Amino acid sequence: MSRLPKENAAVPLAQAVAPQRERGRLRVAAILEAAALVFVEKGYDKATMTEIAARSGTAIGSLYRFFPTKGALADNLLLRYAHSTVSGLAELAEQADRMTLEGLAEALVDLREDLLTQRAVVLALVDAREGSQDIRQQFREHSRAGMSQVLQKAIPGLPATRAHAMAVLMLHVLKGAATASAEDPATRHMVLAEMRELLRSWLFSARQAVAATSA
Amino acid sequence: MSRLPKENAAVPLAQAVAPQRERGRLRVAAILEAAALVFVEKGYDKATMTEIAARSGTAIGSLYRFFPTKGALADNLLLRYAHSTVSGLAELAEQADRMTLEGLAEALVDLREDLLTQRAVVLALVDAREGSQDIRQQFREHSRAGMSQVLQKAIPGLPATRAHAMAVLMLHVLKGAATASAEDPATRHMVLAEMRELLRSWLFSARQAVAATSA
Amino acid sequence: MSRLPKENAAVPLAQAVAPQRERGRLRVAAILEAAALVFVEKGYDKATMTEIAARSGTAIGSLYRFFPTKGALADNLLLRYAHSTVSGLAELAEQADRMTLEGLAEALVDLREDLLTQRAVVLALVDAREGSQDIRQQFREHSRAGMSQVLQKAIPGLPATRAHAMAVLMLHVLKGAATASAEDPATRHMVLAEMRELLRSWLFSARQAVAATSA
Amino acid sequence: MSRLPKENAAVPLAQAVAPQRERGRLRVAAILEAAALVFVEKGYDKATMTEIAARSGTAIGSLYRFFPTKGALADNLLLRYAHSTVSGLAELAEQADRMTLEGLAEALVDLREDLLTQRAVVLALVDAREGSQDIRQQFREHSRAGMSQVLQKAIPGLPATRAHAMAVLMLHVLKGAATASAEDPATRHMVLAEMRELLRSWLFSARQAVAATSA
DNA sequence: TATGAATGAGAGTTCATTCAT
DNA sequence: AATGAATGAACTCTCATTCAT
Repeated sequence: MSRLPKENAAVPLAQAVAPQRERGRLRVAAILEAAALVFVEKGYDKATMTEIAARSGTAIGSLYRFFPTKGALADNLLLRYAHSTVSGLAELAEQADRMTLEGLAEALVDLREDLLTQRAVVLALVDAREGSQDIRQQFREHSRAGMSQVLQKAIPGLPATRAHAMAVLMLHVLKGAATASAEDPATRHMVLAEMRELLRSWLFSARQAVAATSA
Repeated sequence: MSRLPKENAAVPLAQAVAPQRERGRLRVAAILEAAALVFVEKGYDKATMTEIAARSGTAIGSLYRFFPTKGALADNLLLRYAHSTVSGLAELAEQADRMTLEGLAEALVDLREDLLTQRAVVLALVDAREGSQDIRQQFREHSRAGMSQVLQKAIPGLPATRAHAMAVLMLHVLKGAATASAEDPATRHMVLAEMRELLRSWLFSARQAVAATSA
Repeated sequence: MSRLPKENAAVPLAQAVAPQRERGRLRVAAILEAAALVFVEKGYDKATMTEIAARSGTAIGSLYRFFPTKGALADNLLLRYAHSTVSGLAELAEQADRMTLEGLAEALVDLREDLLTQRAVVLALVDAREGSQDIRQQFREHSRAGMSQVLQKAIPGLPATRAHAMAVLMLHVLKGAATASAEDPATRHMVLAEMRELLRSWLFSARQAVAATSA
Repeated sequence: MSRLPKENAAVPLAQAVAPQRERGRLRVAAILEAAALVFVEKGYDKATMTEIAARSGTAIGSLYRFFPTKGALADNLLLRYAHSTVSGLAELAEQADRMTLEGLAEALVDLREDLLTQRAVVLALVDAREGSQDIRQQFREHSRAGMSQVLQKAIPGLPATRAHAMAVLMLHVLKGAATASAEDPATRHMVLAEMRELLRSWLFSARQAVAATSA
């Protein structure tokens, strides 16, 4: 039988079997951990299912029991990150109206730092062409929506369209926080400081623009 | 300002034979053009030497005569982009002290737009782990040096260390201009406008900081 | 009547490369021969591309250069058989009006015996679900059309619809000639004799029915 | 006439555990039913034990308790069919001396039609090379013996050797009745009618030959 | 006893690279 | 020098079968 990979189609989490026993749950966790490492080290295409299986102490057949394709495994990883990103943003949105813009700039950079390990795997996966395009689309949209919320809370009166454009760009800028981790510690520290400054000045400028318009 | 090597001969790693005759030069150009297209369409890993050969009307054996490995071909492409990026930045540096910061923000975004086609191939290649790490390292360093120059010219008195940190972050932000091209036209337009605003407020803030320090 | 392609070159199948050099043509011949043996011995599903490659002294990659999938290889084999079957039937149709029915019965059984080696591979392939359904469909239709021609020539006045039904059944009966080759020699000889007798009496009966109708 | 073993216990090869309790017998029946469906739909090689287990509502481990290998499951199915075929032929043999040859031709075609569902699974299994060769051998021999009986009853004086040759060929011809079911209804109807005519003329011809010899 | 998670050999297929012509 | 046929290691994925629970 020919071996072309299947498509995940509509299933949000193409998952062969949801593990029902404790043992299975541990195995899935081990697989995801190993997969994240391998995807980060090698990149999506160069990562092999064989290595992921070996590193997680799983037989290749068992790996495929839980994740029917390489793309499904990547999707799953992405989805998990998406969840924590989106809830992180939601939390931030709740507090945003009580924060200074300096505090918000700080919090945004920190948010990314918190998610750094997972972020690295996302960088390795978001641009891969395999797996479900839907998952990546969803991930992007949820992140943008969450970030828009934060911005509109932090800058009352900010028009939705501008909030959206800012969110798109903001998410891109914050990606730099993950990228920065590849730098030497001194550079990294300075870049992160610079990022806070960038965000601060940008947010202030946006607030002034809103104030000028409403006056 | 240090320069990138003009000729491949100067690059110490797996490197293409420099074609001596006109015919060879045309062939190399055709290969590079095809390779750029294929790398962009498929990504580095999924791109095949066979397809690059076919699309450039070259026999696979001839392709390997000019570029001994796939990685070397990618390196070469990266090097060419690096060259045009660096010279673009050098040009900008010359004019930077006569520009307003608004003008500079505009010019930076435009610079990236000019290089967009080539930029796309860079995006496809910089994260690929194949080929020479040195080439990527060089590419990054030269870009950063060039950008630092621009910033120090535009903001007299800007300390070198901060210029470097800003350059690192600036280059990352500008990458968003290429990424934005994947968005729908309306979003893309707004994001680019937002990017100009971001750069403007950031540059002004940096200038004020310099002024405050020197006062 | 539409014709089967005469030459493999014209075959509309997924074929990676039509070999242009003598060496390539020999290799293709070796592959087809080995493939026929393996398909016959193991059946389509159990036959492996690896074994076909090994038995034909071909590297697996080279095998795939000529036949891009296992199904394509099977299709090609089927098509070659189809060609010889159809031309065998066409020849017979030309002579059928000058033959006695006994002679025709004999000739039909012999036709199958002539094609026996190839026939065996057809038996292994026609029922396989892989490969192009179209090829098998074509093969069946062309065989039936050819056999109908023979019958209408041999029994003038035979209605087309009955000729078709007889052709379908006739082809099935003749398949027994190939199946019979698996028997021990004594049985095989008797079965083939019996087959001639069956065909003779059936053809006579059909001729009488035609005569009775036209009277 | 020799009989096929009634119980699996008598079969000397890899064989299922004979379930002792009612519950087990139901389970085995469910498995065999599901297996027949899957073998027919997918073919022997493509059928999976997992799917058979799932469709019969059996755990894969339990399936293997009753049938130790896939081949054993197939053998068992074949054996059951053999049993009903042989008893059908035995019944026919009892009545054969009181039937006209037309009636017999009709009855033979009908016999196959009656067994059609089971026949389909036989077609899927007899050519599979897995499982016990002995089982298939037995199946063939019992069928041939039964058919010989029928023919010798229907045509008194028919020599045993010719009866055997006719039986072999007859069984092959009748296989066409199952194959015909894949055709469109109109074709199928005509092919079956033709098959009756073929059998009729063949049987008559055989009877005449016997009469001529004995005279 | 019954279950289904686990196993791993092996299948089809790809493609960077080599080398005979 | 130019060509493209040849190579084979490595990859994704399947499934008959086993065995711990």
